[in-house]
Amino acid sequence: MNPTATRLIDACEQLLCKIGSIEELTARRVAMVAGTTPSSVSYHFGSQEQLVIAAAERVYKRLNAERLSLLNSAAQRASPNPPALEDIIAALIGPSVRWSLEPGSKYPVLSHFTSMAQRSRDPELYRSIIEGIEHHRVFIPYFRLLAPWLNEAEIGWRISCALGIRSQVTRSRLRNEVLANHAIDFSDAEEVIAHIVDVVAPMFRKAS
Amino acid sequence: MNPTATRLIDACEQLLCKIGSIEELTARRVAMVAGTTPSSVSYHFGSQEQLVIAAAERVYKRLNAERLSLLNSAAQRASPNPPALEDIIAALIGPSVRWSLEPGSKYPVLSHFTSMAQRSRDPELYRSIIEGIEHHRVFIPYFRLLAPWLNEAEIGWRISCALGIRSQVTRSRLRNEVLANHAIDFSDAEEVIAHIVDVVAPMFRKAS
DNA sequence: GACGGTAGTCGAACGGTGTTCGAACCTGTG
DNA sequence: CACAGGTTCGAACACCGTTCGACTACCGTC
Repeated sequence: MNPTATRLIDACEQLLCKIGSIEELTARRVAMVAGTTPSSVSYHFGSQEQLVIAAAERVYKRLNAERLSLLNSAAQRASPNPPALEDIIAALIGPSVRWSLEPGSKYPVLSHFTSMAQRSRDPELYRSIIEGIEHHRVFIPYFRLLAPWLNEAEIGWRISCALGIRSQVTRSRLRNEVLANHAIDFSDAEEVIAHIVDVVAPMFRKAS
Repeated sequence: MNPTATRLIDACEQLLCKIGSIEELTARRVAMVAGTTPSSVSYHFGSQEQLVIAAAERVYKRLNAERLSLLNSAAQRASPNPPALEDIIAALIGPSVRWSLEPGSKYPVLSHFTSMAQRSRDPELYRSIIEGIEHHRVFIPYFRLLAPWLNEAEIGWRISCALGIRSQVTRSRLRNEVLANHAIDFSDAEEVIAHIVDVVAPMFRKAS
């Protein structure tokens, strides 16, 4: 990859972590940090939006790698039995929660990215990322082992729900705190993960 | 309220429903539709952002009214017993889901609003709406009647989770469809609501 | 070794944005 | 009538993302 393009992605990632609002990310600032000019953003990526997508893609890969590593180590720990339901859920939503609270992490790249995706003029740009990068489907067989009475679609739907809860936590912390009466410490990643596991696990248990 | 201000809110609401992306909402377009000039936006509301907040506030009130009405009629139907768990959940998340799929509804105002809130420069502007307008707390006593083994914070946390799932449905339909193997018809409001009730209800049932 | 094409870089310019500001206006009150 | 206040408007400002043409550096080919 062209060194200037790489430097632009680096600068974009760095800037996305520092700023409070995506509005503060401008092509001129990114170019300045990367030591080049705003026109090179359009030249290398087509648009500023696609530069952010490229930056987010890189971060997504690391996040998914962490998810897979957690899943695999849980599987190895439990072998030859299937991994515990709680561990699978924690592998699925844990990294996002942990990253979103870790001060130096690259999570802001992802949260700014998703908020940009929502207001995009052409959602087609994001199709590949949504369908490809977030390959949550890896989790489906593990869940099926523990809940064989659910078909693949029902498992997928529950994974979607778990991710929705995860998003709610990483996105609207204030509302969560108010609703939970400030009885949950939403700055403690492990506590939050445990609470999510608490509500998600029953979705995969047999109705009594 | 000043007639020009009212016309601006009307125009803003109307425009938010028509456009595909919030980027297409400009002070000049709003002013044009309202038959005035862009500077009156700043004059009456302080900023374009606050105009959108005012428009969203009006729509939120209607949505919450519908929620309450559903809740009350469920309570009346079941009286003197407490309303069914499924009905409470449907009253909580049903209106959002239904509005988000209804063609002529005002739901786009809310979805554009939340996507704007996430990228805002100063989140303080939204504090009052998040804490006040969405008074989901009304639902807490009803849930407590059916799940007395959960304390108020645990109920609130589960309400948050239900809302997170709701958001996931109204926001990222494509991802849901892919994950659910296209086996769920996400354009059928009643089907979607039933599926949400399916996964949320177990959160309020006693662990077996 | 000279040459032509190509990729990369840059600065200027364009059309657009939200907001500010001062001048005009209109209305109701003393 | 005079004056004060709230309201409206258009011009101007600073900034935005993107486009475009000129200039440079390189690299394979005659």
